[in-house]
Amino acid sequence: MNTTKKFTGKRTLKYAILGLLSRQPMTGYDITCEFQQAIGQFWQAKHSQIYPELKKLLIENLISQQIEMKGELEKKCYQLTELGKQALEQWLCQLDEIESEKDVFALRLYFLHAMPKTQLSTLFTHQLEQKQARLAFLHQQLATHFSENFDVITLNDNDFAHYLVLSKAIAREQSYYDWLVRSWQKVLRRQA
Amino acid sequence: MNTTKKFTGKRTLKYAILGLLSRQPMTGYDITCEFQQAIGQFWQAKHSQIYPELKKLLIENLISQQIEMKGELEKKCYQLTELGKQALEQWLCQLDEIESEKDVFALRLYFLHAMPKTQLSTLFTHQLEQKQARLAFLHQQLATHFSENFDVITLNDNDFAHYLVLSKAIAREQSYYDWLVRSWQKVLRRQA
DNA sequence: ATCGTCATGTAAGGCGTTACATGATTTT
DNA sequence: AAAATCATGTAACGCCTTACATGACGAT
Repeated sequence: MNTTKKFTGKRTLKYAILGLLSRQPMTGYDITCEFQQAIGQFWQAKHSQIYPELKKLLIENLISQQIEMKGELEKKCYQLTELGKQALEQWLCQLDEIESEKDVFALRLYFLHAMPKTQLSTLFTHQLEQKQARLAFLHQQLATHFSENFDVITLNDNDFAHYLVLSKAIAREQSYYDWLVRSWQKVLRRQA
Repeated sequence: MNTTKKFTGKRTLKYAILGLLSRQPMTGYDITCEFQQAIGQFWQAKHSQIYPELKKLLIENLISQQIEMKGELEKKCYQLTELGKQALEQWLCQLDEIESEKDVFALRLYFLHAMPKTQLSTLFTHQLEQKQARLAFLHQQLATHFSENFDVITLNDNDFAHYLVLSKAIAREQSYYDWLVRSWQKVLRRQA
């Protein structure tokens, strides 16, 4: 009898959920909302993926459920078990392999030989606008969550982590934006 | 009778393959190799995904097949049809929506409150080494494909596109590396 | 002869999105 | 009263990775 599985995925969503629950007990709905907040800059999931995953985690005994009734409306609040805490900690200690980046704009640009030349301007303009909007949003997030002259070293773990990932998102978008500007200038000089 | 599909994916691989074939006819194996080269910085696919996709593109009449025999070994060489050319051009003109980024290291870092504090050093060191190696590789690519004092505006479309995506990859990795250094310094100051 | 590369495929299973479904509570 | 948000789920389908499979050609 052979019960070994051929391979196992990385199950990143599993650990993202465990990580969120390690901060505080939450419902599936709360978790869904979190993926639209800070953490969403680096991982995303829809509720249709989250609810089944929570059921799996229950079966694996990594989380426990607690049903609250608010009138007729039922809220299923989840929290980490001791086993779940251990699983998370073990995952947090794993070293990352090189990750693969996917960027459809860069892909399109790579095929610019087949692109109608008049289209390049539209593509770049659109991309520049998008990145600008994203940067504005991220800076606003920074302003909302951190006071004018805050001191990084005095922040608690959660705020410090929040600051780190926010500053990473900003660095990423700014670098993208700068490259767009430089590249667009080169395209213009080349077409002149 | 209802034959409409509920939704259709973005089929990015489809267009990546059409884009590659727009440069020159290629085999599935050649395409597989391309995804480990320049284009691989922004899109990847394994041969197990490529061969079935090529069959689909044949059925869609976007590519045509030409079997060459090299002794007993058969090579299936694919090229764009007129329809395929049009499909590619239409895709190249599409505007991108905001893309979602996934970054497991940032995710782990976001949960640093649950991390054994001694582990942070290991994680950062590993990540710094990885990014450094990637940067070295990309700079070497740049040196290999472009001469010391090359002029961007004189490059042909293919080389220009190659330069743009290479410079984007470098900007991305450099920005990541710089953020890692800044963050690691903050972690150290905070723990001191 | 053995090893690496060239060359092509299929199968199984996990991951992720869109759509389908339902109903309560709160805000306007 | 209507609309937005809270709250939970399932179904269908496409995407992607790992593993399974096979065999020829070229170099050492």
